[in-house]
Amino acid sequence: MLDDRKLAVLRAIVEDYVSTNEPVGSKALADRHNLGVSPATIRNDMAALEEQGYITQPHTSAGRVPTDKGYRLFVDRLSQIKPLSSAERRAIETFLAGAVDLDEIVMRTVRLLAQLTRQVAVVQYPSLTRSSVRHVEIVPLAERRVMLVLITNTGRVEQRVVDLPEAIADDRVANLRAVLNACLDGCGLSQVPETVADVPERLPPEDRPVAATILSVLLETLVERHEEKIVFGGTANLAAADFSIGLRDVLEALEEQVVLIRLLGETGGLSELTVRIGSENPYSGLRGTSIVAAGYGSGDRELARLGVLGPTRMDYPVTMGAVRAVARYVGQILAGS
Amino acid sequence: MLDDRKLAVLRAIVEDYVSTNEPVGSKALADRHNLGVSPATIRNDMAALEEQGYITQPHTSAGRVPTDKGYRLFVDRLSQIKPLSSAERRAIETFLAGAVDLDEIVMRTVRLLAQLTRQVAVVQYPSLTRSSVRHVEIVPLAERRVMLVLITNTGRVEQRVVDLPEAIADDRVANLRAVLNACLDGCGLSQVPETVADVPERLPPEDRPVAATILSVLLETLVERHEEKIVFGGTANLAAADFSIGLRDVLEALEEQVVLIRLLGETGGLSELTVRIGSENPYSGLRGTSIVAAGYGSGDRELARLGVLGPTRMDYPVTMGAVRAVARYVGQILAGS
DNA sequence: CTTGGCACTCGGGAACACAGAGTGCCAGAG
DNA sequence: CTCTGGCACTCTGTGTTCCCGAGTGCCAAG
Repeated sequence: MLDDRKLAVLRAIVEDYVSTNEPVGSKALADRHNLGVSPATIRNDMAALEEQGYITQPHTSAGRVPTDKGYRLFVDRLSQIKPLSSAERRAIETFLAGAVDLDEIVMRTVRLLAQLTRQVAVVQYPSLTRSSVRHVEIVPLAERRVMLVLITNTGRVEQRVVDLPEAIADDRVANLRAVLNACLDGCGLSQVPETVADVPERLPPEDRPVAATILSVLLETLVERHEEKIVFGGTANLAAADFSIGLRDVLEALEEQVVLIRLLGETGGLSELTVRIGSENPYSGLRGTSIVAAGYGSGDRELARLGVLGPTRMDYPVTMGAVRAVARYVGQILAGS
Repeated sequence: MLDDRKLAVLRAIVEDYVSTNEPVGSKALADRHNLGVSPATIRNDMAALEEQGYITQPHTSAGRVPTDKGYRLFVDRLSQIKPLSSAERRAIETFLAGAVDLDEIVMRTVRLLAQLTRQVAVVQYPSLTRSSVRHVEIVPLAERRVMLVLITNTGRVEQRVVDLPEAIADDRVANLRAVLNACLDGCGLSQVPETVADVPERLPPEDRPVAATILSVLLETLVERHEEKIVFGGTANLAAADFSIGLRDVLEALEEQVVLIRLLGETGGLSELTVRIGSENPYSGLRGTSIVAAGYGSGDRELARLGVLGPTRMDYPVTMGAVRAVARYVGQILAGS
């Protein structure tokens, strides 16, 4: 149905269109790629490709443009992920290594991705539910008020002020802290609710009401923060790539955390690339945009995802290479800290 | 030089231009505002206003448009800040009250401002240097590794992992923590460097090397984070207000922390409004945009600033009202937490 | 100082023509 | 059966021209 030459034609169309942003015609194709056949032949192939929905023409008499389906075929079968240059790799490494805490790692990752791909970068904070407890701290602030600080193995820190039902002396707080840490240390956050059930019985009865209050806030934190934190940057690149439709829609989508999270998608394997092209993605305001995403994590565990968003007309091989590389490096950095 | 009627004409021009986004002519002015004079008279006034640089015409034969200088006069002398409706006030209050920690307060403030003004909102985190220490926590992570957590009175939490030169037992950590807190509690962050100098002599000699390491990281944190954290949102509103020039430039400026901070400007008084109009602002990429900013803080101390950025052609009275109101509410919320 | 009148200017939209790129199809050659 | 050159056709985008109308500046009279 689609012989090799037709595929070569499709590849050539995608490449040319991506680099010129203009519908590509049979003559131009014959000139710029040596396909060894005449424009007329190419026209026939193009007709076939159009027939099957891989390309389309904006107006009756203009060149062809790849459809979402065409890009899909290109990504799946016609292109190879382009590795980064070693200079780029070094740049990534040194740039990320300079970060001192999680916030900064994430922020730098966003900048890096945006700069590398000249696209909008989206980075999710390491998931709480997939992290585990490194330490729980209870800090007395006032007589009946403490701050609860939760530190995860990925460096995330959540804090919450808790108003207590009664005053509590410092040594009792210390005991509570010790018990809490004994129970929770290393515990996966998703197991916290069950694990925490044991805590009260390990405490002297008089501390139980206070503990109950604190625990309920702790659990609440986990639930509320279940919604993942997500950050983006590089929107200036949107303005450059003259967006066919609704730059406004894109910006709106970016500001909706929920949409963003869905866009990054559910997990593939670790640093497995997900590519969503145009209409494949689940949000109608983003017709005309593609997402290239990957999971990142330390060890073999996927902690969260990151990716970029750009016009469907993007350089997939390069973009995919950059996203994959950054995902890996971020994983390494996280593992090392 | 500028009699009352000329000022009224200028005010009318600004108001009409803001609402229609089209150059406004003498006839339209006479129709829509009852100035009690004929178009011809208005034309004379307009000529005078143009002579003095308050308005200008895009082409020889079109209506007039206010210049930056014209807007400036309007803001300073011709307009009154428009208070929010009580419904809006309530909305602000409930929306902000729902926030559980500083991150969320800031995030919600951004959304609120963006929505209220239909402009890009910019919010600076409460300044570290102007905050004071609420608590310092040292959390043992491994034998020779601790996490240093700094909690400020504004709810900001900074954390840093510290590698120690030697192993240290938990009780020694506890002592160190106690001494540190005794010295620093309530201390303004800018005084920390001096204050901290006393710490080593209050410790047993064997703990001093460890303390030195920890203190140096603490000071380092303060310096590095001296650069303020700043957040923005509502960029979708930029696309709506069809920007005369360079939406791209604006987006770029927004992603430069340094530029943003300069834009918000130095302190006026607390919740004193600063308005920078077009060419008044210090960044050339932002010709055509104005900034309305205010300081916010709890009590009488300005902690940081927030504001919005939009086309010079914005509704200043409404925008100023919204910014001022939000700044006040944020201050209240921070004071209460 | 204000006003009506008047001539003038210029931007922007409509109508139109045209060049050029690209197509589809066909008939002939391998 | 596939490829190729030729040819007629179809558009879009661009440039040109033209004209309307909003708006101005100026002037002379009230």
